Amino acid sequence: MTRRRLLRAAEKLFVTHGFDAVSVDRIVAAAAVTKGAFYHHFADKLGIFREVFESIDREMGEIVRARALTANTPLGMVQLGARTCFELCTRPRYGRMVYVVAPAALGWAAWHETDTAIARQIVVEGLQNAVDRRELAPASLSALATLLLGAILQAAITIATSPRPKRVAAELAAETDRLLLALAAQAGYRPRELDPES
Amino acid sequence: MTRRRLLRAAEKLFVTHGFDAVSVDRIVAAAAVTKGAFYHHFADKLGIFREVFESIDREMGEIVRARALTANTPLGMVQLGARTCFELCTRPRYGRMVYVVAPAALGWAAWHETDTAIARQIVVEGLQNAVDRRELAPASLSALATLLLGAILQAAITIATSPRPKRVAAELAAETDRLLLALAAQAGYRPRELDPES
DNA sequence: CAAATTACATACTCCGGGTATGTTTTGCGT
DNA sequence: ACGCAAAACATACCCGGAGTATGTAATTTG
Repeated sequence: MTRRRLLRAAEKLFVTHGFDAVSVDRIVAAAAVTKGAFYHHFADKLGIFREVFESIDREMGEIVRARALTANTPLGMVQLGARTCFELCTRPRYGRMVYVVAPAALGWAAWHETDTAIARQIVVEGLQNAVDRRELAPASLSALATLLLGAILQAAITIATSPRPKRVAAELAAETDRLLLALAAQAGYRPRELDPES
Repeated sequence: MTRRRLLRAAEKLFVTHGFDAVSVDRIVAAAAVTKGAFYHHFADKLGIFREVFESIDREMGEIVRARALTANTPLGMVQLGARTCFELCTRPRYGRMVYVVAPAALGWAAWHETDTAIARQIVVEGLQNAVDRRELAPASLSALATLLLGAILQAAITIATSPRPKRVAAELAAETDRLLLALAAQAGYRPRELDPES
């Protein structure tokens, strides 16, 4: 129970104020428990943050993945994944937490390591399928994945920090589609839509 | 003199250890001066960091811009800019400082605000020229710039944090070229090379 | 040369993360 | 039901690092 209360309180505070600006004292005050209780359940401040973040990140990854899997073409999978990610980014709990607060708190390297495990996997999977079906012909799949992931990530951050997230999300989603279409066309694959069925 | 010594010491320490891990005491010790001298010349720890960072960032921007301007085509400008950026990123003073340490220290928003002023300007300029010459036809130039900048940025970070930066830089540069070519082809512009002259 | 401003030095305060050491509650075997 | 061990909490501290208050020495300027 106490643990839950702490996680709840910490999540709310971290999402709205970031990592550094939230002291342990503030968390325990919000949860109406003491410091002793806190350090009984968590090794340190980063410990509770990791738990909060990883939970949200996993949750987000599952939503994105589920939606991406409804696509009928490999590149449609990437498209739908990005779109879903953008939509989720309009909500601070996802966008701000995952793409703004977490990298600052954990450092880019550590953040990338856990987030990569989720996002990059989806992109690489989609790209690999696309290559197999001759919809794509990169020189290096890994390099292309990095570039695409970077584009999507930047879009996500832009959305997460925008005062008008919905509008920005729509624009960036449209341009992402065009980018994917351009890559497909380069390989000689020319659909009118990335995923006609969805 | 004292000021210079502090900046020198701070730069070396920040580049190798990051922001949080370097205390003011450590800086003044390395510079062989006292805390009083430090706070005479700089408002706070972030103050000296900003100065160090902005100097390096400006320097890097000038190098990239100078090289980009030697291109003969608009997209060649973006290509050369990215290439140069990647090359500089293999050196910690640029790659690590600008793309790893600074975002963590300043927060993404503040970092983006200053770095954007340099990098995004170059990209937008190149893209705008490309659009004017019918080499490119994005739905939203701003959105495309965001995506491209994100791709380049992610590449830069990947290079900066890689154990084999040179090799990774080459791969990513090649794939970036292909990406730009794909975008040009989408607009009906089909050069064999992005910039035949360079 | 006197005054004022600049440049530095020393000794603090304060805040926040983390720890040491208690006290209470809970599960459980007999 | 009772004893007891371990988990769950509470209190009082320590310590390191950022920033400040207040001093003294050097340098410029009228």
